[in-house]
Amino acid sequence: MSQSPRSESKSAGKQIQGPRGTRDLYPAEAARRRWLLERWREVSVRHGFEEVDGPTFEESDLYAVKSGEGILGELFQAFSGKSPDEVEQVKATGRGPFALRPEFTPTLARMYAARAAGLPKPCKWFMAGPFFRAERPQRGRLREFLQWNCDVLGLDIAPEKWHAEDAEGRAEVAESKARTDAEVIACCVAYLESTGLTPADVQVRVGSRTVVDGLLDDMRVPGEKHAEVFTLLDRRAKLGGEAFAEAASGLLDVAAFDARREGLESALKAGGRADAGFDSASLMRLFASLDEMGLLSWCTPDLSIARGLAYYTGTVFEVIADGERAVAGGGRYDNLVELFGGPRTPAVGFAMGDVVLSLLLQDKGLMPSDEELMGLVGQRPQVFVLSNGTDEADAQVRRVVAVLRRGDLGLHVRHSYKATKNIGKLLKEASGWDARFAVIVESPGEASVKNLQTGQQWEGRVAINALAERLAASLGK
RNA sequence: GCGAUUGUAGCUCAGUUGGUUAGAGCACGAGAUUGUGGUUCUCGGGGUCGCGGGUUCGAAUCCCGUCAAUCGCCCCA
Repeated sequence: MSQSPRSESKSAGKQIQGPRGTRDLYPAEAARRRWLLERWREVSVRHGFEEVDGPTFEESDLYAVKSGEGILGELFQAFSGKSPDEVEQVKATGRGPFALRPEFTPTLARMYAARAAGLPKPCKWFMAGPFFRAERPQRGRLREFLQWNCDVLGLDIAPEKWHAEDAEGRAEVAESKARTDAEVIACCVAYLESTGLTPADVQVRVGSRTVVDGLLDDMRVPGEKHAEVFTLLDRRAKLGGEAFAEAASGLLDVAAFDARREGLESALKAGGRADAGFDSASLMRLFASLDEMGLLSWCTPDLSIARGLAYYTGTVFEVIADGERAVAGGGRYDNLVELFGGPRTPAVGFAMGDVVLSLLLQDKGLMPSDEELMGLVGQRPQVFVLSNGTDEADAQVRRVVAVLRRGDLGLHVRHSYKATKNIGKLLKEASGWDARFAVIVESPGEASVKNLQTGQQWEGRVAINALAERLAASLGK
């Protein structure tokens, strides 16, 4: 030991914080994450989706193919560092051969394309897991977050009809797409509803790229200007009326556009059974389907929903709540599977992130308390074992704990690590853990049992070799 | 990537124009209490004042840089 322990500990004990935009999950937060994931999973399964997952990092090219321009700049780059070529590439281009996944859809399309022939038609898949974006964190947005994805690949009609060209066949396809879109939206709404949210809290804003394209065509806006108009419409609320009108002048007759847009939106709000005078049939059918499923109160037509992703081809939707960013978003991507070398497969899906969702549930008072969460995810102890303080009973505590934990009944059992023999303190600890029962070891063969919820102690004593069974019965196992 | 605000114990925060050894509540540990619960009391552990540099006899306090968080812009899969 030289005389510089201080400088040694300076480097050795240097505290490193978690990276920007990430979260450390202590028990309460871990319980919250598990609860979210389990609820997502439960709703997905109930709606007939099968769970899948992919790697958390992919080859960068996967995202370059068709994710949209903005995405590349916000990829977390990754490389193995094992090959000199790789290192050179990173130095030269600033891009790694891999990227942490920023979204799931490309992976999904890749996975489906690889095995399309053997998969059910339609194929309903969901997943929930971590995703990464190298963005600047702010309210509702972190660099690592959880996302729930639900997708339907294919349609509910025979695959040979998916790309019919005759009028009758096209109508059949359109009907099928509307049903499938509605099915996906229904799953999303079912989750929202299960958390206690209501249509007054959140709305699914539904639009369609093809319908807006049709409307713009009808108004003789040249095709190459459509993208510009989309962006403008998307930002309309942010820009404000005047700035929007100014930006749109020369591109679009705003008054005429609004008149037709409003006409269509009110027809849709009524259940999609009217004629808008241009090709709005897909949205009409979708809203008719939503109406059939009793979801109309959750949905609002909104032709300004554009979504940033380049791969959306038709229906697009977002779940919007006041004062927060979009809670979820999705849409139809009919040519993405083909792009990854699979058969032409219409598809639709959505994703929901945990960050905005958590904020929203907290805002609305719908997020369970930490204590409730521990219970909801099964972290609440069933039994807390203590001794009556005699040496003889003390020596049995760990054995009793082991017996109760073992075997078919396998109870969740804890005991104190404190030195005290004060029964009051130990019971206090038991209730601190929110345990259901306290078992007080009285002698090597017997114990008393107290129900910590009711405060009632069982009459008489229970033989230790009968404890597991009696406790399990009381716990309803 | 840009701008604004903030950063003191595990948490929430005090800390007076720069002045001895940086405080409280909660939480944690021990006891009061060798047999019965979220109460009370006592004692205790715990802080490189985000980090680094500068000004000064002296810095938690003033200045610069940096990291992080929050809010907004850009962007939004």
